[in-house]
Amino acid sequence: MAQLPILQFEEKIAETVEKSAVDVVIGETGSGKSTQLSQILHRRGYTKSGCIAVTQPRRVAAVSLSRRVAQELNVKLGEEVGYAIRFEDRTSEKTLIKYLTDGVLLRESLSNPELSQYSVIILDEAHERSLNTDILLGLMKRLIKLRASNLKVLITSATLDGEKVSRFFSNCPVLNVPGKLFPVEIQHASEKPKSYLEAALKIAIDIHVREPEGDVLIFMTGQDDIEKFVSKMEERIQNLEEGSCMDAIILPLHGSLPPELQVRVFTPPPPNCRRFIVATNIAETSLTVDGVVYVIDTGFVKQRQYNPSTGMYSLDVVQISKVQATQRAGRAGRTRPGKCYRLYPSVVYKDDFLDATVPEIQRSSLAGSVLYLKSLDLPDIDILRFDFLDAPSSEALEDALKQLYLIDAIDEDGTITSLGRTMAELPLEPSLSRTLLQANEHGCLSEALTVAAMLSAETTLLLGQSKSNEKKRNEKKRKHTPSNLPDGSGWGDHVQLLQIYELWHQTDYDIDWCKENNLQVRGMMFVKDVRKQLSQIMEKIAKGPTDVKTSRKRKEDQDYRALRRALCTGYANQLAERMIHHNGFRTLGFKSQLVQVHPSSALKSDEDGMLPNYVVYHELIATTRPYMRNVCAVEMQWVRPILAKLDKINIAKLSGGISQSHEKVQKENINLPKDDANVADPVDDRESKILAARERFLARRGGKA
DNA sequence: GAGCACTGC
Repeated sequence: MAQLPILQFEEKIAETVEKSAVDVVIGETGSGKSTQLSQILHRRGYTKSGCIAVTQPRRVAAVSLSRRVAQELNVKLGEEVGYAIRFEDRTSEKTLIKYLTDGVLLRESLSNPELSQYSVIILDEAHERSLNTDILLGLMKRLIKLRASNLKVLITSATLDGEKVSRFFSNCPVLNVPGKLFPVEIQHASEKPKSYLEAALKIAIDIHVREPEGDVLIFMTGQDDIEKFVSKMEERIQNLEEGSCMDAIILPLHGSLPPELQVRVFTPPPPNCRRFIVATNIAETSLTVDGVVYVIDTGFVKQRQYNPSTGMYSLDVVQISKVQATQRAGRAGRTRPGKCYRLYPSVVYKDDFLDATVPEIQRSSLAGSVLYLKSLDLPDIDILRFDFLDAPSSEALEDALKQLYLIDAIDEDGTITSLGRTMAELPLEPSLSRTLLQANEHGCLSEALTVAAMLSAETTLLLGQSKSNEKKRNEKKRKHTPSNLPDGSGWGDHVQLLQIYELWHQTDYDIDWCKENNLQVRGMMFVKDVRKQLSQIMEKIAKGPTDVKTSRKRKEDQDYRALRRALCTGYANQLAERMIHHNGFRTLGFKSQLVQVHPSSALKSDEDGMLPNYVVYHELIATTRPYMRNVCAVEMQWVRPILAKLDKINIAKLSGGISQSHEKVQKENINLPKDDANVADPVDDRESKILAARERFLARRGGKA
C-alpha cells in the first residue's frame, strides 16, 4: 500500500480538511483516492463522531471498493467497513466507513435531511456529473452551512473541472494528488477523416503490423459500428501475410452484449497474441480492461438528450468533451507507457471540444428530481433558484413543474401536495408512483406494482443477441410463428407486461420458462426484486388496505379497466390523441408533435383498422421518426378532466411567480395545436368531428347511419 | 413496421 501516491499527501490532506469544511480533491486514475481518503480520515479520528460516507455513481464500484478497504483494514466486510446499494445493505451498527451509491445517499437524506450519522461525506467521481451527484452537490452546499461545526465534505473531480467545483463552494481548497498513470503519447489526425470506421481500421492494422505487443482499445459510438468494425477487421487480419505478425483476437464490448460475452475481456490473451477490444464508452469508466497499451479514439459518443418543449428524448451521436478524451487516453497508460491515436485534429480538440461533458441534469426530464427536492421542504421554496453547479434551463424546470402539477404532486401554486410527498417515497418516476397510488384506490394495486416493476427493467428484458445475422433470422421467424407470450389483449404494452409477469409467476418463477420465451433471466429476477421492494414501500405508506399479491388466475375476458384508468391518471402528463383520419397521434400538453405508436407495440387496432382515440405513453423517443414507446389505450371520459386541467395551467404560478411575458410564452407551448378551433373544450369538438367524419364515410359508402 | 450510449433509487 505504501506506494500509493496519495499516502505521501496524508499530512497535507489532514491539515486542509481540518481547516476547511469542504475540499476538492483532484486525483488522477491510480492515485488511490477512492480507497485511501476514507482510511486517512478514519486514522485522523473523524470516525469518532460519526461515519464516513463515500458515494459512487455505480453499484459495482461501491461493492468492490468497500471490499478492498475492508481487506486493507483487516476487518470483516459489513462490520467496520460496509456498503449500501439498492436491495443490499451490508452495514451494521459497527460500521465506520460506508460505500454507497449516490442514489442511496439521496434516499437516506429523504428520511434524515441532515444526514446526521455522517461526520464526513466524500462525493467520489463527481466529474462524471451524474444526475444524482449534481443534486447531492447542491444539497452539500446547504448542509455545510447547517452543520458547519461537525461535517466535512470532500469532492473528487477531474483536473479540468476542479476549479469550477471549488468556485461553487466559495473557493474552497483544491488538493492535487498525482496518479500512477504511465505517460501516454498522444497523436492527433491531421484532418477529420471521411470515414471513422476506415480511419480506425487503418490505424488498428498499422499498430498490429508495426508496434510491439500490447492490446488495442477502440472507442466507437454503438453496437452497429462495433459489429461492422469487428467483421472488417477480421477480414483484413486474415489478408495479412501469414507469419508476418502475431495472432489477433477481436472482441466487441458494449452494454447490450450478454454478460457472459462481456467478461471475455477479462481473460488475458494467449502468448504472442494481440487483442483488439472494440468498445462503447462502457470501457471509459464502467469496465477497466487490463493490458491495453494503445487507444484509438474516434472522438464521438452516443448521448441521450431530453427536449423539455416536446417531452421527447433522442439518442444523438455527439462530440466527446476534453475530460472524456483525457479519460479515454488514460486507458492506454495503466500498465506501461502507451499511445493514444485520436481521429481528430488537435485544433478540433482545442477549439471545438467542450471542457466537460454536458451534465446529465441538463439532458434529462427533471420531474423526479424536482419532486424529490420539493419533498425535502428546503426553506428556499423556489425550486427555480436551487443552487446547482450547472443549472438546468428554466424551460426544463418549468416542464417538470407542469408535469408534476398534471399528476397532482404539486398544487397550482407549486406547493407539494400530500400525494406528492407519498409519491416521493417511491423509487420510481413520478408517473409510475402516481399510478401506484391511484391503483390502490381502484383496487388494482397488485397489477400496477407488476407493471411498474416490469417497466423499471424494460431494457434488460429481452434476451441478448450474439450475432446480428442470427438476430435477423430470429426476427423473421418470430414474424411467422407468433410468440407464446400474451399480447396485452389489445390494450397495449403495459397490459402485455403485466400478463407476461403473471404467466412467469404461475410457473413459480421458472428460469427455463424465461429462456424459452426469450426473456432475460437477470432482467426478470430484477423485476421480481423491484416488485418486492415497491410492495413493501406501498404497504408502509399507503392509506387503507393494500393488496400486493400477484394474481394467479388469468382473467381472459377482462378489460383491465381499473388498471388502465390508474395509468391514465398517472400518465396525465404523457397523453396523446389519435388523428381523425389516420393512426398518427399528436401529443397533448407539450408543444404538439405528430408521433407514431412504436411498431413493436402490442396495441391493437379495431375492426376498421383504427387505433384507440386516446393513449398514454411511457416514453417519447425520436429515432428514425418520433415514436411513443409502451402505450396503453385509455377512455375518452377519463381524458376529459386532464384536458381541462391542461388548459388551466399557469406556469408563472407553478414556479412561484415569474414575469408575465414568460407566462405567455409558456401558455402557447402547452395549448392545443392550431387545428383545434375550440380550445376551451377540445373533447366535445373532437366528438363532433368524429361524428361528421363517420357520416361522410357512410355517405360515400352509400350506407345508412 | 424498427433498432438500442451508460448508470441508478
